[in-house]
Amino acid sequence: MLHDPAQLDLMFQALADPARRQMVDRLSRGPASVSQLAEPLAMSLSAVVQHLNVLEASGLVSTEKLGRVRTCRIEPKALRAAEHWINERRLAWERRLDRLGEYLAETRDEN
Amino acid sequence: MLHDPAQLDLMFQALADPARRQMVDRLSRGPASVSQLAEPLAMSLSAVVQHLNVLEASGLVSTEKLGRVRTCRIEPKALRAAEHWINERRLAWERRLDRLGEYLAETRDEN
DNA sequence: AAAATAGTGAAGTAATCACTTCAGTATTGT
DNA sequence: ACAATACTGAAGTGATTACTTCACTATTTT
Repeated sequence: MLHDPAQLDLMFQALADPARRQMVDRLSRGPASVSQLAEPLAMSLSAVVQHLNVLEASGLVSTEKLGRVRTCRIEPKALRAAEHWINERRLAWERRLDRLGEYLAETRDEN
Repeated sequence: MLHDPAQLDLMFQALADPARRQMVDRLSRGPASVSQLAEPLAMSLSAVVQHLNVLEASGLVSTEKLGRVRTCRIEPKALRAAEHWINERRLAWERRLDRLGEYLAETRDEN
């Protein structure tokens, strides 16, 4: 469910915005309320809530409301899925380079 | 130069589009010309060139023109920078959880 | 030399984005 | 009960995005 392309799409889209990455960064140091997330950002609370909704829809962040405060936390599984996508492509490339290197070494021996 | 926030911004922005991720995926299997990149995509060549320019500006892809064909390849260093950003945040979170676990284990012993 | 191939560049367009403001609803502290 | 806090939601706006088409330039191939 985490590797389905639609979810991946939402995740990368969510990470594309600097304000949202800053929020993820903040949350990586521990849970925070909406106002705490908003505090270092130069924008209205409303804007922050909108960003938060994008993050939550992407699965990167989950929230829980107790009384009047909504506590947000990072969802490491989702983070790992994005990481994994990039990693796989990079590895594919590097494996290819390795094979090419071997091939070149072999054909050099044949001279 | 790869970790500067502006470059990171361009990279995540570039990865946010499904067509561009498909192009990166294709390139992870080996270099390709613009037309080869375009082939599986349901859009005009012009659109593909525009996506390619975004990828190149982000540093994720580099290109080289020989004669009339432009050959594109993945830039694993850039890919790694994006990977790294995500990884750091996830690790920060997981380290935090570990410390919390230790703390809980300790205070349990004190009962 | 002519035709086919490979890509480029500019202009236009519809949709989406990242905000804003403002008005509203719970919840909590005094 | 009243005020302050912590959000929430809707509507609007200007900028950016992801395309399109069309006209064009180089480079090969025949």
